[in-house]
Amino acid sequence: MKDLELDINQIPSGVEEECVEKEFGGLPRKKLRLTKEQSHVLEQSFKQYHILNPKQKEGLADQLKLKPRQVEVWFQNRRARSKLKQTEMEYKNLKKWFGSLNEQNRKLKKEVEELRGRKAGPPQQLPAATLTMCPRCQHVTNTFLDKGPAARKH
DNA sequence: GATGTCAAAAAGATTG
DNA sequence: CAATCTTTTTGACATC
Repeated sequence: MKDLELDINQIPSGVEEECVEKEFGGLPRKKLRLTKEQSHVLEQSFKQYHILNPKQKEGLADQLKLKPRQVEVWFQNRRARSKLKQTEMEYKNLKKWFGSLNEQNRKLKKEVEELRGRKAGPPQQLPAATLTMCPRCQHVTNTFLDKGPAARKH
């Protein structure tokens, strides 16, 4: 039950490799698609440096049999798209954070109402919950129960 | 170099 | 199953 592991390249009739370099009249140039290998190498390089110096660019270019310009563009796109995804993630986290803060607020208001109701009744005291959450790591801290010497920071 | 946009190609979803 | 419509991915450029 494990067929189909994504056949590597070459779908119909070898439309891979260098389909560049051939600009006839300079008209119907089709859009090249990088091979698995090429994008893998580029991806690995991107892990190390998001920005290349001319030297590295040149190196990658002829290692991958691409024009330096193509490598340059690839990195530009990669940077932009990577940033976009990161921003989307941050948006989702902030949204989640807001949601939890909102709920905390709801609970606290409910508690206040409850306390107000007892004001004229039996004198009693409840520990008000004081919660804080780090927007980055989503760590929640209760300043009443968790304020021991282990006030670690994150 | 970042950002916005276009368009080709591939991947997915629909329908007959 | 495949022809077709829709969405996503991505190589390339133009602008700033």
